[in-house]
Amino acid sequence: MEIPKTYEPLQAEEKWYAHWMSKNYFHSVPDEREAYTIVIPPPNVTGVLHMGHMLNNTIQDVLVRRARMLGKNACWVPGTDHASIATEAKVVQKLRTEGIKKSDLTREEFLKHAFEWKDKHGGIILEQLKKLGCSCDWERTSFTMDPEYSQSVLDVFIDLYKKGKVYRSVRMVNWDPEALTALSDEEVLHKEVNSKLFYVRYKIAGSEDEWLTIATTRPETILGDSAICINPTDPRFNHLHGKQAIVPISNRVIPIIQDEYVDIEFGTGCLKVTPAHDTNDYELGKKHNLETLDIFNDNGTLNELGLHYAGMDRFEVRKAIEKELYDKGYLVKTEDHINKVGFSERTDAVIEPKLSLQWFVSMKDLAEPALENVMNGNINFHPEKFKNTYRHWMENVKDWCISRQLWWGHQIPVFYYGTGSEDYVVAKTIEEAIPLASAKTGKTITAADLKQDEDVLDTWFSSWLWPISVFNGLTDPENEEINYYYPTNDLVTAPEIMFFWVARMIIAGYEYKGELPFKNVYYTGIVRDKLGRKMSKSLGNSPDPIELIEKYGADGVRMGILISSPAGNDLPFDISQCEQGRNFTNKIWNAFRLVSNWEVRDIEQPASSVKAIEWFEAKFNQQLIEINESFDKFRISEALMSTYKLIWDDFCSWYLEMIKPGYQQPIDALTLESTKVFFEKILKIIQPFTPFIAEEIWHLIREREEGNDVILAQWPVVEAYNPIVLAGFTKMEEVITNIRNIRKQNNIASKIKMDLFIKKNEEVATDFDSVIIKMGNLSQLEYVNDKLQNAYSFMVNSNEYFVPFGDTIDLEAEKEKIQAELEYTKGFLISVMKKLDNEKFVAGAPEKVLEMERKKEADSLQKIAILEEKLSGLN
RNA sequence: GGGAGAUUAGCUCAGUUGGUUCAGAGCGCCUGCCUUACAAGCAGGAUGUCGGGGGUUCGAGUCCCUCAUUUCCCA
Repeated sequence: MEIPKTYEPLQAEEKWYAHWMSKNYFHSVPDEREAYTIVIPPPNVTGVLHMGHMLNNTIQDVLVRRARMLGKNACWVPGTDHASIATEAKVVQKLRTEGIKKSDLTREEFLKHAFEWKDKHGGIILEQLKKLGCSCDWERTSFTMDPEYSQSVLDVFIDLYKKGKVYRSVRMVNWDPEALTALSDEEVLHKEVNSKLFYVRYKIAGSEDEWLTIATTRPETILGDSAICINPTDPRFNHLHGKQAIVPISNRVIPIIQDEYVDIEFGTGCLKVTPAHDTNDYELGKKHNLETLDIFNDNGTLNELGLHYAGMDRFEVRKAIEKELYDKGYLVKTEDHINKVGFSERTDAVIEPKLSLQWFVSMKDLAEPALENVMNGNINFHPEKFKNTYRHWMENVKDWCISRQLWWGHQIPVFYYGTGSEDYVVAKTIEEAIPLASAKTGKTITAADLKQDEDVLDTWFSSWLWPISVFNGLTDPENEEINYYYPTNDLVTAPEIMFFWVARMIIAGYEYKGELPFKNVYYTGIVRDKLGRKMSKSLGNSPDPIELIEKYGADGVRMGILISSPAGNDLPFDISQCEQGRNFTNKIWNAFRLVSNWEVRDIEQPASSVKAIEWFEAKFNQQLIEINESFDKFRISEALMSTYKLIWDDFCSWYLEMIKPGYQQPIDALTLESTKVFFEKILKIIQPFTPFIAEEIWHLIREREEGNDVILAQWPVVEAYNPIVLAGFTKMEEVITNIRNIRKQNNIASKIKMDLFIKKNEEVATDFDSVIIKMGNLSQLEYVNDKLQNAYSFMVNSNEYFVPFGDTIDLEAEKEKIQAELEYTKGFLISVMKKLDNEKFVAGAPEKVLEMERKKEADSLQKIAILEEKLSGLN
């Protein structure tokens, strides 16, 4: 059979993914084995795969595939998030292109469109994950708006309400005037912008011509001013105590109050207070009992309190009012100013602080066990440094605004029967609400009297239940699956959503299962481009993952993205990493090609092959220990690097070269069989990283019975190995490298056989001699008692090796080389002797260290003597 | 403004309790090879004031102080 020289991944990938699926290998049902569970961080239902997903899901797949091989019942639950704001924004935009306005639709009509959109675009991303090779249990695919899931979300809302943890309150919220919704603090991005600082003067009430000047970045909010505030310790304004000021344009009279909140240094030291439109001012207003004047409509235009500006947009008003203030002599001056402004993460609109009735979750008590169990290590963070950030946040946790003025999501299960602040009941359905409302009011309430809250719940209010609700752990708390799979094992996610999601899942875990939701959290980094920018669709700097897979193969891309991404570190992604990954798969492919082309003959096993097998067995076990340790510490990229080097350097460059028969020569059966066994072990340990090529070669290298697939193979068990063999190999390697150097420096082709003479100055193991002869392409290897004249020489330990000069020899170059080595050794000796001459060192250092230094001294003295002798021999 | 990190080779990063597994890895770079598994390859090679300064110690990438640069989170 002709095997192609280059590995062609696409066909193999399609074939094996279909095979695994048809065998139902990814599906898990509870059994007597230990469970290993990962729940996917659910991507937005209408999203497409980006590089961050690639990183994240590759890591999860590696963990799951390895767990499966370790004999665990591995279950990776996939699914999607309804992503209320993002999805609704997309649907609104799509409808707009069709000339439909959301405001013209009823809730039901809009949701119909939204579900159509979801059905059309939903799940694309899951199909893409299949291309990447993700071994998710697709039968368990969940969606945060699945009927049963939605029940859980509503149940939790009602439960927390009953516990007094959900409350309704007037709060300053982040209002997105474009999406017409309140946003959580986390959905607001603060950016520095160039703006202006306006100095505006207010007349002191009752005075002839006395003024005070304030500085503001938002002159349009003057119409909502309730007070002027000064710092009581500011001597400049002592005379203003107890007086009043007149607001320009509206001519309202407002008090001048004092509060230490005012920064004396900033602006003029006089602050205008607008409680309805600034968070800090709101707090001041509450403290000083100020009037709250809301001058904005929900869409960011001014209302009737804006007087003649009513109906104009806030930014238009800013320009117009500047002119009016100037014209009327109120504007003292303007200055350029840089300040931070909040923007909506979703719509990029400037956030308007707005007073509004919202639903909140009281977080302080809920956060306690979540903080404690991360700090005490019941839940581990990888890397650990994120514990600090987590602690800081949890210790200062603020209440969570969970209502969103949207339609796409879980409608808040609250029914109002009046306009009073307490005229509502909390119930799952209107049927359940009727008796509750009747009881609360003492009147007969009918469905017609009730109106459900228009808002939906924050997306995170559903995804915080993810590890529980994918197993229906709330609607059916004692079901077999939740008991078997929960707590889950590992969570792989981005540090950016530590608070949105991770912290809240931990909170929900303790609140609803009395237990942690997962044992380990692996934080991935952010995938960045070469310039250090975050890869994003809007910047257009992100490669299309599917195109990458088509070009480099899924295995190659998986490797490329993992090779330099330690936990918690950003991943500067470069296409060349995928090339490296592809090259690696090709390397394995060619190793297979070599092995598969040998012809077995009944011949004696060469001594060098016996040695090679003995060595690789030891080497494999030594490396396997390292790889296992890296996995246990969640150092995935280090595990990959160790695997990579074991295969490329140890297996291909050394082992295969050591046992390789000459051109068109046959191989003995023992060596071939050992090699195949090694190859199979290698396929097993790369299976988590590069599952497709592993499966492909697994089936090519040997006939397999139906169902014998590497994906289910047992992870190799570490066996005892002989460290002496490894030490012997290292010496041999040094000898070979020296021989190759002599060849290279003297232009001696590797085809030409050479002689090697060894003068033993200390006992040396000879068991690798057969390998030295083969790898060095020697005609003979001989031990001698005397130095050889007219020979290239090198030393390994204190033994001297000689290769006789051929026809041409550059004596001067050879001398220079020895001279350089001599100088270095002398320098080294001096540094060692300095230490030994230092009385303090000799007195203070432990015996072990001293011994080492003395040995160094003796060794270098001997080496110097040999080198000097060598040098004089050349003259 | 508050908090948490980071700074080691051209790039991306390892470096555990201070001491030969301490100055490392991969990529890149340089040199020579189309040697019948692989040029997506083979063999060899170079590269560092371990961000600056100070301190503790017989001994400091490693511990302490300080400055600088920088990233992220929160206001």
